[in-house]
Amino acid sequence: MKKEGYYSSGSFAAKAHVTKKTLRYYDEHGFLKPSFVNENGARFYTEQDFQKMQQIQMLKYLGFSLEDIREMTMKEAREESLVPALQFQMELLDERMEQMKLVRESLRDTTELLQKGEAVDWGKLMERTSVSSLEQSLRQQYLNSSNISARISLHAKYAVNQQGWFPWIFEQCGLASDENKGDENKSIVRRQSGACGEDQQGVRVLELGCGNGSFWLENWEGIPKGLSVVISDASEGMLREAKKAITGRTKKKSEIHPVDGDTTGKRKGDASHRFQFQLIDFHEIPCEDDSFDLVIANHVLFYAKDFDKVLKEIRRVLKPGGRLICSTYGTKHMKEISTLAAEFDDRIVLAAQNLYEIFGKENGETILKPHFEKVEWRQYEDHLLVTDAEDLVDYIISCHGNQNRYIVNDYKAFRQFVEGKIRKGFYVTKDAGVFVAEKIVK
Amino acid sequence: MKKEGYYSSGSFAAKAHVTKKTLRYYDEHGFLKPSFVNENGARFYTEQDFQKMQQIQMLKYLGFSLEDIREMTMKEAREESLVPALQFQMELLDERMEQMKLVRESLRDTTELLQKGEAVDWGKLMERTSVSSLEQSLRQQYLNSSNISARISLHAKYAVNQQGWFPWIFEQCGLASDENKGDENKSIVRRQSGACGEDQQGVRVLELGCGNGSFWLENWEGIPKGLSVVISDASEGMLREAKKAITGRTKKKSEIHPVDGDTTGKRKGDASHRFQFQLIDFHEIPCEDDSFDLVIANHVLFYAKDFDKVLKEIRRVLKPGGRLICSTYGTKHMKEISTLAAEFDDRIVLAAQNLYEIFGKENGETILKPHFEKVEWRQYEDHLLVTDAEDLVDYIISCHGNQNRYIVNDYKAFRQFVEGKIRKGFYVTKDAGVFVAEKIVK
DNA sequence: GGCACAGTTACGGCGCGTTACTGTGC
DNA sequence: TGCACAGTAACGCGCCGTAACTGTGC
Repeated sequence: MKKEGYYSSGSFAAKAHVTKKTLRYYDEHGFLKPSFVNENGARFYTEQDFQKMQQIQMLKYLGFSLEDIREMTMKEAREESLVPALQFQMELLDERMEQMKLVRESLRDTTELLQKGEAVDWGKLMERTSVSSLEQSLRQQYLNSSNISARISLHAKYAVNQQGWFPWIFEQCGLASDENKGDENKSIVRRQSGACGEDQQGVRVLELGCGNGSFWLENWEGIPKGLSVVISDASEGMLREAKKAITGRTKKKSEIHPVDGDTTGKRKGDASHRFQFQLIDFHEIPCEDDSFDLVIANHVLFYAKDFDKVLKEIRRVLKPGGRLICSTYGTKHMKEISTLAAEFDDRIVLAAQNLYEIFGKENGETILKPHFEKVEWRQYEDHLLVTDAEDLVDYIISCHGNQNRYIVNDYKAFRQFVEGKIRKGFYVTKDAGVFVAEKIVK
Repeated sequence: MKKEGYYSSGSFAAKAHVTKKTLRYYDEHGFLKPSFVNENGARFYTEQDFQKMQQIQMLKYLGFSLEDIREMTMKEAREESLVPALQFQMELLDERMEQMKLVRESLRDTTELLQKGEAVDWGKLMERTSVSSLEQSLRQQYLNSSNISARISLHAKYAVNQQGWFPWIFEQCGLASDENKGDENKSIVRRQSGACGEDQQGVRVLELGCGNGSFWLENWEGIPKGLSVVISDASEGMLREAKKAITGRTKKKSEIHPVDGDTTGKRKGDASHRFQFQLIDFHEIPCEDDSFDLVIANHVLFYAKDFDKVLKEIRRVLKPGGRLICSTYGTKHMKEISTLAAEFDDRIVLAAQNLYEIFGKENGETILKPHFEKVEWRQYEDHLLVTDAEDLVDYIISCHGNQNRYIVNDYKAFRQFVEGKIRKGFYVTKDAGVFVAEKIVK
């Protein structure tokens, strides 16, 4: 039961201040495999394993789930890849500390009130500290930063189409102030508000599911002056992040258009406020009828629980002649990558559920047609040519599937497998685009 | 399915940002009962319920378990009773924030190292931030502060014996420097180290399970000068707290005897250090044979998993003629209170497990006899005369039993019940004391 | 007659803790 | 021979989430 230079499970457990059960659990679930297992199944650990264990403990302390941690620690071979992760964790810590400060102050006030015999408004306390959304917010941020970042970088790095996805969508919206290539269909706005030079005074846009606000940030220069935009998301955390990013940009670039920081006071109608941020579940949009020229819904409609309700709501808030621009993707999108992963181990399914089955390129028109007089699909022509295996591996690891369960056992074999496949560049289909749906009232 | 002025479960859930399932769960387990239930079982909530819900959410955010929260919110009639709990929370928050600062700094250093291409020592990082013990420590502190405090206050307020429990035990130890009433048996120390005036130079004491250190704090004035004490606990959190309290006292009273803050460097043997703090599991005491004149174990021996091991260890570290003083209690201890609670509802059992069954007044001698030549029980004569129903109720609520499950349904009825019983003062037996066990080597 | 909303089982899931029982090496 | 330490297999727990199915009232 002994092995030179190795820790037995018991001694390792003691060293790391965990129980043996924990070690077994981590082994079984692939969070931390012992470096050596003898013929009786006894586990033996090394100093390196201990380092990894410490790392896991730290990440756990920071609030990550073990599943997340597996993803984050899988490729610890190259330690410098940890730097962004750590920096991100520092940001998280900062945010939590701010939260805690708020809570602390609130608690102090509360105890004072109590001591004076006054009643406590727990609701206000909650509001002030926005406790309810904290947990979510952290999760969201993590998903956003760590997970999606790998995905976005793959696109950013290897996409062949130089225009870029968000600028292309922006073009489809017909909002660009310098755009007058004569294609009337693309310029909704001009038709609605008449010719008014470069300004688009009074044009109102609603974005559903803003995510981190990238759509606006990436098209920042092209946003026409008079535009009035309501940016929304169903997740409080996401909305906060978008708000932070966009108001940050506003302040940096100019002080001319102060951004309304109040998410509730949207009825003020102050023309100087270009952006409003609002928590909206698109099943019940809290806006007046016929109040928007354009509704943008980037990769979100597949989260609808009741399409009938959602589309009725969108149609309701659109002005006659207004349009819904909703992006999604098709069956062939990134298929090569799923295939690649499944080739390595046929149990791997990269996406838990395929969103395009709910609302995608293939069935989108059928879903939209009952609610809009005119529906049109516009394909974004692009594909990837991936040349670095590592990026591809990162991408695969960051998918929301079961892949890590099977890859974790020998990460290196998987890397080599991917490297072998990638030699002359790996072609990946992009099968995405937007539906443009118009509300025509006769 | 409607009722004026009430929220239905669905709308209430939406208002409070929880799911209906959560509401049902809270109802079933008595954390939050709806104000009204109609004949079909539909739940209806009021504004007051909402206040309580907010309170629960807040407390949950602060890290309390629902069981704890039930205890804390049961008597919300008098909100001021929350003040100590909240203050305690603030302390916890402060501590957490300090922790997080440490973690943050460590993270910063770590990233810097990484960026320089140097290796990271996760172990040191963990050590610096002592992440591993944080959660435990917090729990322990809570138990200590919120729960036991109600228990202690009942004793402190209504005990008839004026001497007090800890001073009495101290007396049994025979350590008091001004004690010379001629009872030789009580003064171990004088027999061991010979007559040496008021000092007890070289006398070494080990306390197992120091808890929050009250034993020493309450006997502060009487601690003889030359005494050398090792204060230990199996819980890191407890030990830290005791250390904090005792070093605080030392600094306040005098700077003459600096306290060793290092829990690991106990082998330094510096005579100027009266108190050493050490993490000790009494199954394996990391001390030399024959090194203590006295071992104190207040209300802890029943936590032994293996009495044989523990008692052998204690005997081993005791000098010949040295003694073990271990306190415990008997079957009749506080029995009237259990009986009272069971009278209200016969399903109530105040203590999950009765510790005196493991090691108590009745079976203690049988357990100790195989290891010590001389074993003697000394009874602490005392009882309580409780006059305020509220204190008694608080005490009962704070017990580690199933009581709250049954009391919560109508807290008021329970209070009235207790009030009725208490009219002329409620007599409560105290059946506690110490075993004095001596190691005699022939 | 439908359907929005209420209810009630019943099972799942994280991250282990906790038996209970079996096997191996000194 | 004992026993310290390894293993596995199975269940439990806190706090719900998520079906699946069944009433009720408008």
